[in-house]
Amino acid sequence: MNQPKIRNMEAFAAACGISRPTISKYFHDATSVRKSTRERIEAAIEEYDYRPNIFAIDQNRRKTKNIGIVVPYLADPVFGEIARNLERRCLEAGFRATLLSAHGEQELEIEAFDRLKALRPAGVLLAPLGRQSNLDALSQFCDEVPTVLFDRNIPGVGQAFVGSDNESFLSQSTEYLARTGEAPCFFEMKHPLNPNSIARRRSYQASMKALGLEPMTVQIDGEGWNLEEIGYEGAMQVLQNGSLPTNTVLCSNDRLAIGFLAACHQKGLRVGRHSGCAMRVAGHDDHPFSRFTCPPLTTVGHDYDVVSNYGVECLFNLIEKGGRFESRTETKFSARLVLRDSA
Amino acid sequence: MNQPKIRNMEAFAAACGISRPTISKYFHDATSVRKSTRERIEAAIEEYDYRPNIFAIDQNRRKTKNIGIVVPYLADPVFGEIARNLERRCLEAGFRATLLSAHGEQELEIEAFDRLKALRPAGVLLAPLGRQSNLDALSQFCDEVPTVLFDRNIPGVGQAFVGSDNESFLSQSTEYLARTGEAPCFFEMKHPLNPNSIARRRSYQASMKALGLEPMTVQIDGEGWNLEEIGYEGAMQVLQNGSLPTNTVLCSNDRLAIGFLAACHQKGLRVGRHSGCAMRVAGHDDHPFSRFTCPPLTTVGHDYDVVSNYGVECLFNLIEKGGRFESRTETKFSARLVLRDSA
DNA sequence: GAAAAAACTTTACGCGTGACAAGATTTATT
DNA sequence: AATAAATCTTGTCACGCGTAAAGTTTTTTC
Repeated sequence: MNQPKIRNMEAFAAACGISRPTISKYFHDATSVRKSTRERIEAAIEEYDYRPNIFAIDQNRRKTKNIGIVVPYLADPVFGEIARNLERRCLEAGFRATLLSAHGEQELEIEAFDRLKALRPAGVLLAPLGRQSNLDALSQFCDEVPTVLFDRNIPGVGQAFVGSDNESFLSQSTEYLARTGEAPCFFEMKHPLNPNSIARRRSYQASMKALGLEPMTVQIDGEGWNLEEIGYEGAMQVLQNGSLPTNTVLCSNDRLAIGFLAACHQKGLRVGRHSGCAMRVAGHDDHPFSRFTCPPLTTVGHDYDVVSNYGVECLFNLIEKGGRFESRTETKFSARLVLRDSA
Repeated sequence: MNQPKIRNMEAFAAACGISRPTISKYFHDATSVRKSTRERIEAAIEEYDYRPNIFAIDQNRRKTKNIGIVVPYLADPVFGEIARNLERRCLEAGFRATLLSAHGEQELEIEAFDRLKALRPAGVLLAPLGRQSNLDALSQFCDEVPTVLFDRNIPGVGQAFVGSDNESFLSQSTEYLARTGEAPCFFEMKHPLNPNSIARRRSYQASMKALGLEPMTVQIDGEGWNLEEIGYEGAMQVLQNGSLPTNTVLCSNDRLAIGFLAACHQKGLRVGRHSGCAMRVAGHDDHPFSRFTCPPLTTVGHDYDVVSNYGVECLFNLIEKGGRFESRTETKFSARLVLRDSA
């Protein structure tokens, strides 16, 4: 342990009394060297606490053991949770994960692309910004690096897409709400950043029409990623001026719904599906905290575990096939209604 | 734009008609080359869309422009938000930030250390796991890389510490609650992972004694990072068996408090500081969502912006001084009571 | 217009590793 | 024990860039 510090593989090889290429082979695949050699190397690792420089390794390897993960906004708990799941899966599969966030900015997403190109990853799991993405940079990146898109689809970009079936989400929630009370209006941002939002609005409208009902959308102002605040402010406005067409509100996502709940509380409106409640509020995504809102939020989502697992598997397939699929596939996981007290 | 792809600086230099060392100089400092040269290079960058490989750059530079940020658990919104702020500051200062999460696991924290060593960062902002950290690996890392600890202090480790003054936090909240109603009990995990928790408990006890009151702590079971759930389950238990010694609960942190609020709602207990409320609940940290709980959470915190700004400044100082301070400083930001409706 | 200064080019080496080929040594097979 | 097979060593090049020294060209200065 207290040996002089080893600076590189050459010095480590000398300290082992084994040649550098053999050491290199060992680190690439420990079973590729003779057992006695392996034991000598492992003893020396213990003694000198040496580990190869990860970035130097990747610079020259044909196939790296790196996977890039890019999310649009890491401070959003939904992406925090998804990213954590994805990273864990990658590690379990013997890959190293590099997590990058665009922080909601086009420039930073492009930066992330550059970084990943330099890292030469075996593959990338990418949730693009969407409307804010630079499409040229995005599609060029996907041409150079084997990429699976997730969460947010951009048609034709990437080798595959894995995400949510917005239609299933919306038909489940719309139908449930319409069946158990007043038909819901759809509460969303006027200019949503998330491509799913638009699909969700359309699906809501289609679901309502299929039920023989007239769609009612409530579109609120606001820009950026402070969705709870945007939801809160928007809700305060519509509650104040009484422009809500129904007592049942279906929010485009859970973060808006959390803001809506806060506004209802502020206004003294009791939310819930039980008697004595003035309103029903539901969301989408099954946000990590939606279990702990007051009342707990009725929402629609899918198991993070299952979806991240599938996304990672899809990427591993892609990597095995050399980075190209014959045709682009879109896998959309359908919804599971999560019935809680809010609606 | 549609030129043949440039693979490296050599090829780019050839395409420019300028020597590689000059190109290298340009990327290191654009003003270090003649104006006419700069323009030629910039025109070529436009044309070929070339950018140097970030990792190859750092491998050999004396001083890199890299800053490492390590957090214990990125899916925790508090750390998500802090990390976002820190990254932004680093970028503004012309550095590149590399964000790593230990995901609550000792092994992954050690992995993060290895990665950062390989990256040869100019400096590192590190929020250690705390109880779960491997102290040997941690202090060895801090010896090798200029490091500023933040959020969680480990005495003697790192060149400086920047974080919260837990005593100020607790004295403010305890005093306020005692003054405006029943004295608070302190609600916390029996075996908290966060070093701040222990300091907070002590400060609570000291504050109560200073007020001539007997401290009352409620310690709940639970392991891991699902703090809302742990808080919820713990609250359900104490509410069920009536073991709460007072109607005012001061939670060790906001995430536990969010769980507590959910339990109160479940039990039909109205929370707030107004008449007609059965309980008061307060937290600590000013969690990004504490504004949107029902009722909005009274808590104690400091401006994320101010603290991250100071932490980054501190690290820049350290970098300028060559990576060593003469003596280790501990900067603790004092609290600001955030009065909302819950207490 | 000559001298001085600045900017550039050429050449060469370094960083820490992967990869490959040729030969030497060890182990397994018969 | 002889042979084949597996494993290892030695040597060399590659990756994409930083850096330094020495020589050349361009620009500035007076």
